[in-house]
Amino acid sequence: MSLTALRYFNEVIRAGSIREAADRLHIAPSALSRQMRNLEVTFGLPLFERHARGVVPTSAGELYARYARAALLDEERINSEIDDLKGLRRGHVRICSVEGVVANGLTHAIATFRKRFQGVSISLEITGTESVITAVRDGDADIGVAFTSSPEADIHRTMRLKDPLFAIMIAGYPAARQRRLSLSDTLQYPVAVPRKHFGIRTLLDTRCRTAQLTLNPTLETNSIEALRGFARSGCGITYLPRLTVKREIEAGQVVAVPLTDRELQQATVDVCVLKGRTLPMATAGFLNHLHATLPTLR
DNA sequence: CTAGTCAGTGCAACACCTTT
DNA sequence: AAAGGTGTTGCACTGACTAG
Repeated sequence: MSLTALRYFNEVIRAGSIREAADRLHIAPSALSRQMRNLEVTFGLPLFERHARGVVPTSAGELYARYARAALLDEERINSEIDDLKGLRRGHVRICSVEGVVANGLTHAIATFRKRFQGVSISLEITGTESVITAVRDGDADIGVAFTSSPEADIHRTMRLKDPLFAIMIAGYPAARQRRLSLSDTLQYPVAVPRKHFGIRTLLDTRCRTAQLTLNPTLETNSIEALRGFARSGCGITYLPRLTVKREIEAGQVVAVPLTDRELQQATVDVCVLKGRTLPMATAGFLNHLHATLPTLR
């Protein structure tokens, strides 16, 4: 089984369409179709169900997809280790993270790591918690940094840091006089929240359900920066971990009032990788660095 | 070096299905 | 019914490899 066939197969699974996968691979659909047919002949059973709007993996296809992903990740690791043997100290680390951890956490970790290992390049993708987990699972990211992620069978949490949610607002805001606030208290004011599929939003929604509260946000956004801006401008209250607004607090632009709701106090920042995967040296090195750096930034 | 073989690919055309 | 999107098939081409 050639690595090319594995790559092709992997791309078809990801695209859910032979034509779309062929586009991404810059080959003709006919070539890809034949490669997939050859794989099926080799295995002696179909790997896809063909439909008018694409292909869906059969159970054999899903099984093979797991193998293909693992094999391709292994290939990457081996390439990286060979680079190390050559003494090149090269490598590439792909990180997928929630936005809140980036400004005051990840960028510092990346900068200090790059000072020591200049041959290692890093790519950073910003998205919501659910997409972070998906990226790690699909092999699109080596390391995921999520906010209060749910346990997943194929995801290994390498570090979990407590990072409670606070009510964030300007110092002169009426609610800022309180030493502590419940979520219910804050809902008397205009609030800004992240969109669904963000870890913070999931926590807020869960708390609203258990406390039978109704969330009517003034602003709903997929940008943590927009939430910070909402609080900074005195428009109302938003909910973020302290680390996310560390600089604004230190500059006196906003205050962080502790929230009394237990669910919101138990929020965490999670660093995760694909379970059972042997990480390339550059990735393992950055992961260790991240474990050492993140807790010191709080 | 040459000729043959083979795997992989692209183009054009086709059938099938969904959407308008 | 027409248009558009899908996967598949036949044919031809290319490049790598091998035997003579």
